[in-house]
Amino acid sequence: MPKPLLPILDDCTPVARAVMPDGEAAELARMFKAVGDPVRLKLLSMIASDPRGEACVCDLTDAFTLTGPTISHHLKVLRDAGLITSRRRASWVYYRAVPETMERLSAVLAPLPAVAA
Amino acid sequence: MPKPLLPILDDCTPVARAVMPDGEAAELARMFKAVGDPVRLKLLSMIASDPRGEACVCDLTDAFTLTGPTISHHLKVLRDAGLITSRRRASWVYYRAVPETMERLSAVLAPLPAVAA
DNA sequence: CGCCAGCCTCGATGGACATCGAATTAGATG
DNA sequence: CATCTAATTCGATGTCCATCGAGGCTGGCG
Repeated sequence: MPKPLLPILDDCTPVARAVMPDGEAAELARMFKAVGDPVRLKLLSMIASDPRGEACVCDLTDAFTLTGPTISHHLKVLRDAGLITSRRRASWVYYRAVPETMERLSAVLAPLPAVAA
Repeated sequence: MPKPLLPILDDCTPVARAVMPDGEAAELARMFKAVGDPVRLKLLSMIASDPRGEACVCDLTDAFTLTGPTISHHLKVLRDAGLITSRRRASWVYYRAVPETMERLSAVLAPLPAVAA
């Protein structure tokens, strides 16, 4: 049994390649739902594009007209979906993106990669 | 003002590149929400991977233990999000994927494309 | 130790949504 | 035209979820 040529990631078959099994659809749908909210999408964008590689909750909260608990809730949804991780430093909590998860979602929606010879 | 080198598509800046403006976040979140449901994700997968390039509603409905109205509702959500189009032929309605929309969503979650020299 | 700031958890609430049965439209066919 | 099938629309219903205020936990600091 030869090793897969392409990526090492499991379950990143593009939707255009084959019908998605129910289990994978449920798992991926949960991740897509996490980015299917404007607040969470902007949060992810702020975290992923931060030049320091991470963003502080205090900065994130200031960018919205929402209360702390609401931002905290959205961050938890993103974290439970595996899109971000959190880390406490001193009094502040910093969030960073998980590129592997984002790339997996990206690959699912990507067009057929021309079968890479 | 030179024309953009890369894609012709608007608003496909990866989230890792810059903070997403509110308007774009709202528009993209609506599309991600459309694929943020296991039934709709599997529907999109069945449509996009169909060797004929399109799928009939009757075949789609048979693949689920859901009623016709429910499948029809989900197809409408996907269509309103610009992910699929519908076309009537004889008594049947066929759906096909819109690769441009899928690629746009894919690009948003993609890692930084190394600035393509 | 006492206090303050940052962040999270909890419970409540109002709005959004997935699902269904019934009714409706569109096209084929006798 | 009458009728049958395919698909959508409509209205109702139960559930999920975004949001908030109140309160709790954690770590710095006087």
